[in-house]
Amino acid sequence: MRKDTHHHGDLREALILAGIELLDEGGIDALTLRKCAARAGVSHAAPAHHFKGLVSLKAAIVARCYRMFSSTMLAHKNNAGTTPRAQLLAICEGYLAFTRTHAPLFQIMFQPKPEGMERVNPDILEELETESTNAFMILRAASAPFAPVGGHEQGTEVMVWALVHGYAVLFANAPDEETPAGVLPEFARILPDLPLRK
Amino acid sequence: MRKDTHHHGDLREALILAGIELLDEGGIDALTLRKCAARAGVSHAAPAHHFKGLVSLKAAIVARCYRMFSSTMLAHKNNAGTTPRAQLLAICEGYLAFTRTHAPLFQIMFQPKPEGMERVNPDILEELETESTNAFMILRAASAPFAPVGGHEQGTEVMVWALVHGYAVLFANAPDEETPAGVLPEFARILPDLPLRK
DNA sequence: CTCCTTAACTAGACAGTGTAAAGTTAAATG
DNA sequence: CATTTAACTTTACACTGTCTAGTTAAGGAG
Repeated sequence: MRKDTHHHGDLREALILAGIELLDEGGIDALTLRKCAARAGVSHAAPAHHFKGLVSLKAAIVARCYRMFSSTMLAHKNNAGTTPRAQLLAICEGYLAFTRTHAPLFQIMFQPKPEGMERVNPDILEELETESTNAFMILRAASAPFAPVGGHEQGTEVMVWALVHGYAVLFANAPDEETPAGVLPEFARILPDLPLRK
Repeated sequence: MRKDTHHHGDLREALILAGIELLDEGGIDALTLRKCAARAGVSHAAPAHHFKGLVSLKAAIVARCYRMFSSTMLAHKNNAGTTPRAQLLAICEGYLAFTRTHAPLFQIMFQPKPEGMERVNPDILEELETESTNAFMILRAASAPFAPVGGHEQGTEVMVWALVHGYAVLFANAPDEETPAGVLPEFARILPDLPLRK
């Protein structure tokens, strides 16, 4: 079960963790291949043996972030009441909590894919796909008990996702109640009443 | 009224336009101080006389983008019906049209402010503030006829803004109907019914 | 044990980036 | 015309990602 490599214990994992640290500490511009390598105690060219270029490392980091993201949402869900609305709101609060706690991670997760995306290692790409889909499934499951918004089968989940994501981007990290909108309503107040399926 | 400078006609403006071109053509990574300078036919250090560093040029570009953004929204509004919901929907469609036509501009506009933001030229910062606030005011005005969502005075505008922004980021540029959500509902279907003020 | 292959890493170089300093040119001012 | 000053160029520096060529160590075959 041991994955001892030659010199470093587990460089791949160390690079991902270093990247997340750098993001959390210094924002999105602080994430650098060379700094990841340095933090892992390794030369600047070493990462090339585990990741095809910076985009691949970033993709692996983002995949890991989606796991943390899902965990946060699930933790909030498990601490909430059992009514459908309480569950849905809890997940949204988890969504917002993650943005507030890990703003740079959130930023890199939802940034439009850069250019070289087509040549990241296929397994990394697959993991990324899995983790991001999994995160969305949490929200989808919580939306399922409600009647479809606008008569569209995916209407509710799309509406909730857009709403919480927009709120997260525009307002979640705004200095307390200092936005172009003036005093900010809490998220629970702008989530519309959603009738249950009959 | 002529602003002839020594060598270049109007370098400041040329740099902003070059930046917008670069963004539109090559995405957010294509925006570079040196490339802006080259496209304006000037050495790479010339921009320093008009903008305090790259962040300042970016701020000026973003301010200009907000102007284009407002124009797009207003154009849609003027081509729409006069009912409050038609007006509001038209503005949202303008919002989404801008994202689809100028994805990189949209991206740089709503990116979290980078580090050196505190030392951009104060007039640029003020222009940015003005233009972005002005854009939001368009949405606010269109939200005014509706009863406050969640009983909160700013509830409606915050809800609409979050909804359209989230939809724009997550879905507007998705390959047609290929998203984790499955077949995508149009925006008009996920905008809730909003009762008018009485 | 020795030889060999191969994976993991290092060292160095390169083009491109933003920024800062010093030098040059041209317009404006007295 | 002489001087000042703004606009721009040149040069240099540190930092980035990537590529190439070495080096080191682990594991297997005889």
